[in-house]
Amino acid sequence: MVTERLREDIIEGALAPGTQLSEVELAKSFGVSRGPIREALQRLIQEGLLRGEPHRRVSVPVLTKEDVADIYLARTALESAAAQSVIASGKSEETFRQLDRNVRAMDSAEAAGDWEAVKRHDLEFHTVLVAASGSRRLQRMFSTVISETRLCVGALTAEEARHHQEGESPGEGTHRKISEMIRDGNTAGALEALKKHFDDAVSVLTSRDSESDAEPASTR
Amino acid sequence: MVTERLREDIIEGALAPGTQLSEVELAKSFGVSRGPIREALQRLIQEGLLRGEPHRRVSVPVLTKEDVADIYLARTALESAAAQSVIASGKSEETFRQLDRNVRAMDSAEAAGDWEAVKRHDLEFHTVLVAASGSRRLQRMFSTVISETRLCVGALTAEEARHHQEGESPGEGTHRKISEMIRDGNTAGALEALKKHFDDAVSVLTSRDSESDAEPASTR
DNA sequence: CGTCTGCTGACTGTTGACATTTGACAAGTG
DNA sequence: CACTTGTCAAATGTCAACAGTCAGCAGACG
Repeated sequence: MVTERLREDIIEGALAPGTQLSEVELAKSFGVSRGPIREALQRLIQEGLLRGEPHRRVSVPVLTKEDVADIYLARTALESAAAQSVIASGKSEETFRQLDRNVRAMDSAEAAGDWEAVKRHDLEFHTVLVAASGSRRLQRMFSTVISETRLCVGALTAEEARHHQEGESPGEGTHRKISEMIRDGNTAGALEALKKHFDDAVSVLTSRDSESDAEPASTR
Repeated sequence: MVTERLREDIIEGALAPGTQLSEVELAKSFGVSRGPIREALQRLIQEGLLRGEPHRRVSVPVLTKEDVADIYLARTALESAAAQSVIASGKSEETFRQLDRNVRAMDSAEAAGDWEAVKRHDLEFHTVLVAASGSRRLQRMFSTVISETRLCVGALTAEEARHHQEGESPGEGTHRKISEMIRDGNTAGALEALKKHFDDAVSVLTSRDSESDAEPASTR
């Protein structure tokens, strides 16, 4: 449970990238001993949400543009495989219904200007897609990489989010296209739509000036 | 370092699938305290090499046929993405040279009947492919799934390995075909060859009678 | 003045011991 | 005889304390 709270703190942006974490400090703030803290840190390091070297304090990673591109490369690999698997195993219809629910939710949230809800249903869409594959390993790998994604988009401003969603309102959104391709069993089309979707996301995320491989911010 | 040794013990098959591990026992056998043991177990659990539930002893997983299929589905996803990335970034030639070195090594090892070496170079081939992608996340995910693969093939007998390699000697091996497709920049062909390669592997591994979802063996 | 050496402080890695929970065995009961 | 219940050993989760290591700094030396 301490792992969960720490993970949320990192993802939500409560801990700025570059921050260095001390085990004793965390232990005090969580009211537990260093043992559970160490376990939580280990897990988060293996999930890629923290970086740690021996005898050095763990730190929240600062994601370079290369990292963002790499994260989305990994997501392309995972979600493409999931889409193929879903279509191949004939679960297109069922999956489409779940996917479409999130597409609609995203549309209405967007109309209402609730960008938090848009992000939430965006994540949910992709999670549903991978879960529909039924592959435990795909899901396991996805859960770690989606955490890193949240680390990227967590800092997105409403303006940037709006820019990303542009042209998605009428019925031409890439999410909608992906779900329809899956419904129709069009594997090649789904893969192409996924790749385009992620390429767009990468260009939005890497277009801003920050996020370069600048030196980490100072601590305390 | 204790993680490494434990990992090897599991992969090499020194610890039979279904075996339940006690922290105190491991601590005694490794000559360290329970702290490092717990950390090692946590890592291996997250790598999928061990299963653990709260307040329950961790155990070496017994892989069902579904697990084997799932592992290879994950590998297909990862290595397909790696191959695409390698071709797209124009590193086909360079990668081919590294790949071909392992193909030749496999051929000669096969001729010599050294199945251990065949397995080693097989693993090395796929590791090189993923490493050539330059994607840290692809490599990270691959390293965990390749461990599970070693867990599968670790128990392979020479006879079964030979059967798997059948028809690979003259120059028609699927490894060779994959590497050549990459050299030629034939993305679709490489993906197809990879898929066929893994499908073959799955049918070999799931054809034997054991490996079903039988109840775990007794402990101690 | 620049560089190197030795020290201080803090933090991590590890240890042994304590509290809590689980699974099983045995006794009791309808 | 089957089922429930009480008890107990063993294993896990947690804690506070000890030893080893690294970053930073003051001072000495060329």
